[in-house]
Amino acid sequence: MKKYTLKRTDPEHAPSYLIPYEKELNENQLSAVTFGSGPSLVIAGAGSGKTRTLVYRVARLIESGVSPASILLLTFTRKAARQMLDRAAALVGTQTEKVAGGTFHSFSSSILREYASAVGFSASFTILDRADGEDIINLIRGRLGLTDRERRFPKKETIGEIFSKAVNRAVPVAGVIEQEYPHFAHETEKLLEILAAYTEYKQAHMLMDYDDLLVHLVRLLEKNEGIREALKKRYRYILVDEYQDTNGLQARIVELLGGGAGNVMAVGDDSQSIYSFRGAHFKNIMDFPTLFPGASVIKLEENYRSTQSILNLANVIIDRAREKYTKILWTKKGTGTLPALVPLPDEPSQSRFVAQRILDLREEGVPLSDICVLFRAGFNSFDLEIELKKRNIPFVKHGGFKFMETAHVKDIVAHIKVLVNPRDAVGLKRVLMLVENVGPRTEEEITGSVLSAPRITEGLAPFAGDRRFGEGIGRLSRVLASLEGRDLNPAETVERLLEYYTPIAKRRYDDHPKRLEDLEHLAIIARKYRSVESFLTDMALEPPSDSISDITREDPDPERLILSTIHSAKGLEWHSVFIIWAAEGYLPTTYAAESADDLEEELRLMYVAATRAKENLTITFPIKIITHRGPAFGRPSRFIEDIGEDVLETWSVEEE
DNA sequence: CGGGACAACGTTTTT
DNA sequence: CGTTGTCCCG
Repeated sequence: MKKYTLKRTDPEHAPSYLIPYEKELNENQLSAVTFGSGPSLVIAGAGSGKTRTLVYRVARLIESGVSPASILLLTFTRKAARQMLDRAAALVGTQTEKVAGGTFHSFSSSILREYASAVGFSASFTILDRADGEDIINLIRGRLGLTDRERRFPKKETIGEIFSKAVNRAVPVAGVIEQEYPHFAHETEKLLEILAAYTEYKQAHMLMDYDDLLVHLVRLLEKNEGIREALKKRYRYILVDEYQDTNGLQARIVELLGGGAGNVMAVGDDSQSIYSFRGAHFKNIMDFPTLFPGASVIKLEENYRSTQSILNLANVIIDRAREKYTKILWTKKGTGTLPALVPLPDEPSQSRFVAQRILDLREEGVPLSDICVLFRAGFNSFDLEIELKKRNIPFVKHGGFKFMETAHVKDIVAHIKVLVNPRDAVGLKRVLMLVENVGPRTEEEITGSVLSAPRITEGLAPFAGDRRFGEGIGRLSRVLASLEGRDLNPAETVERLLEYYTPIAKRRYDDHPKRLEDLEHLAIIARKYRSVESFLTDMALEPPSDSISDITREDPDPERLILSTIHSAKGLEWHSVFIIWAAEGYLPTTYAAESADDLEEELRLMYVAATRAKENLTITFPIKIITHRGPAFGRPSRFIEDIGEDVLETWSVEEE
């Protein structure tokens, strides 16, 4: 092994620079970009050039002689990291490829695979998505005999939620139940029993859910000083984007890696904290200077995105927050047109209005791809989607429905999971239950046999010839044998499994042609990966966001309207933005009605939505709403009610 | 024991 | 509306 020493260069005293930083950045941005060593917090208002600042900082560090591999850029999605590094590459070249970047979860996953044995795992552990975890919880609940209907016991979804909240907020499960689920307080004992069994189950089968990735990384760093020190040396510059949406565990990871003399820069905006359901709290960002004593605070308040009219409305909205850390957005851009509030008779007319306005905007020269429709929840756009199809307006939708969660995709992926991690009992169960004449009982029997055998096919062997299952188990055994224990090529693996799966899909699904077509696309996606392990990790941590056919389409129409949940629109911007369903019960959602904190978060959601617009902002809501209980009168969202006409102009629309 | 048929339920946001 | 759970037949 070759040894060599890295030369450290102090960025403050670095040599001459090729990039004209002073020209490209304002004063505060420049001080963030050229910030020397130690901890720093950048409070960046919406549209204040936060991404630009991070991009230039990465470039500056590299230009100063910092080794790209010693920079860690933690972002909210991996796509965000990729885009920032691409932009940095345009400044300093391809060395940015060596920068470590990604989400906390993807970073944790790679470190944990590197040091798996130190946390009692094998490097090929499987990552469970939400539904997988719930399946295990259900299984355990059944085993503990907690299925009888007489006692009102929480659903598996609720149980999973309780556990996850406890982990992400670093509070005991009993506390979460007491606080938020008092009606289940009498079941606390049983829930703790399930939690213990769930934890044990995951360990025994080499499984980690999303939360475990963070928990195990924290544990690894806390308990192994050697590893912690090695990683601290490896990542000398840590940049954390969207810090307002990190939770206690993530903050702990940053603290462990960058505490002391570390160079940590956290960037975020407390007004845009919208992920409390994931354990994030906007106060985390305010606590940063406490966690990192001596941290310098840099504020970015000049907005480069929106017209002053849009910022005026945004400022009025956020001014209604009970708790806020005042930040008034301003811009040198002109006044622009007033944001509009448009009440419409009902949902179909809301859809027609939005579609019509979009066509008008396109006539005026705004490309479809620079227009976005935002909403609180995925289903809010269903009616609009029908209208858009009717009018042949092409669109993509972000957020809401995930095709990784569709049964057929999960079926194929389960087979691969089993090949990679033969102890993955969740995957195995899914695989076996697909075989004809195998039900819960038989599945358990076969799983027992497989888990105690050295190889899957050996475990299956006793059942392969069993006439009870016809050819089923035999076919499964053969396809697994042809793939087992080999260095698998992801695309080839998917294709071979697809061959095996086709008759199963035909038997189980009436709409199999569509589903099989989806799976062909999955094979195409798989081609991009060198190993099945990285394919699986990506499918779990960064599942493709569009529908499969959108991603792999030969000629993806770049001229497409964007539909998005507000959550998925974080950090993005468009020329014209529509916020639909701005009605009481929708934004804010009824679920938030109970808690003042939750209502505040809904308010911030409205703020995030409004600040996505550069030139045009149109807010709509239907007056007559059909709920499952019958028709009701929609009231405008309290967040945009009683705002002066000089800030938010009400339109009345007449339909011909 | 498996699986089809039928009923009931409840509907946010995401790594 | 589409999923999840229950019942009952083969």
